[in-house]
Amino acid sequence: MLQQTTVAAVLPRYVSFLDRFPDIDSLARAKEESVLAEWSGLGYYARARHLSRAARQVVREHGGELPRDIAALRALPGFGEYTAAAVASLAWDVRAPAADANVTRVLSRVHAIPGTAGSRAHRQRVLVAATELLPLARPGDATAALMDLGQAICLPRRPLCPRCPLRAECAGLASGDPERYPRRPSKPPMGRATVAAGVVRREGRALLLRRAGRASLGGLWEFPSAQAETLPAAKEDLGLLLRSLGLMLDDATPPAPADHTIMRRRLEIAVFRALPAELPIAPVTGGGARWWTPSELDRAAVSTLTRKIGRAAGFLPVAQ
DNA sequence: CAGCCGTGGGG
DNA sequence: TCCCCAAGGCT
Repeated sequence: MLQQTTVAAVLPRYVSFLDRFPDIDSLARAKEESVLAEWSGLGYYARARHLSRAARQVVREHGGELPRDIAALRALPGFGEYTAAAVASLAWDVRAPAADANVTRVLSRVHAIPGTAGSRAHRQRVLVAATELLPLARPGDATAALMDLGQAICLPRRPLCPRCPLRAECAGLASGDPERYPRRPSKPPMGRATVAAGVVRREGRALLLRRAGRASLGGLWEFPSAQAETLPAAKEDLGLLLRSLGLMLDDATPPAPADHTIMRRRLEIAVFRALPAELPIAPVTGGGARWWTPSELDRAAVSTLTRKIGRAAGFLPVAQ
């Protein structure tokens, strides 16, 4: 959960996740969709799919016990170089260097490591520095301390150097401008797009479709929707999708607006009502479509975008 | 290596 | 309002 997600965002979800899946066996037995439902709203949903697969692999290959060596951890879905080292170090007290964004920032500054964070050369120098720093006794505590130092003191901007225990030996501070370490890769500018979503209701339920497997947002339920650069284009695509479902867009009712930012795209959302094109309504069959009550949908595997659409349509309550 | 994946909080 | 950033990994 903590991959690219802050402790504050994770903490309440971590508690409820462990309440729902208290151990690896219960996680391994659960359907992937149940794990995604518990993950709903946390983002980066591939992490939940990986976690589901990883639990099953641990049961199958390691007797239900998380392995203690780096190589076996690294072989689990969702365990990259960092996470394997972090788990080995923090959980098993293995002397493995784990350089997350915080540790990378701290060590980049302490050693004034040039170059862009994430490049192979830079990453290698950070790992060497981390390895040199790890003590033989309780290396996990040192890993945790480095992370905490980066999270609380060695901030990305305006670091609290006067309060830093490493200030006397920090080359970045000595250089006069610790903030320039590490150099961050440039990011593409924010884009914009429009989403047209169709909400069709029947007997108190609404129709949602499920995306397939590994795709983006795979395994999550969504209202029928289409994304395009302009509203007319998105609306046109939505109309085609609805027609294939035996539905039609209701043009008499003005669309409800919403907005959402997903990665580097700002989305303007227009939520249309949809109606059956012929009576009786074509029963939507297959595992990819289902009619949901509001309370069912509230506990379902859906993204925040889907929740916003449901609320804009008046189908889901506007929440706490 | 580049591109992509979600979301919420903070400046 | 807008950008930055976060206990990264996969393709």
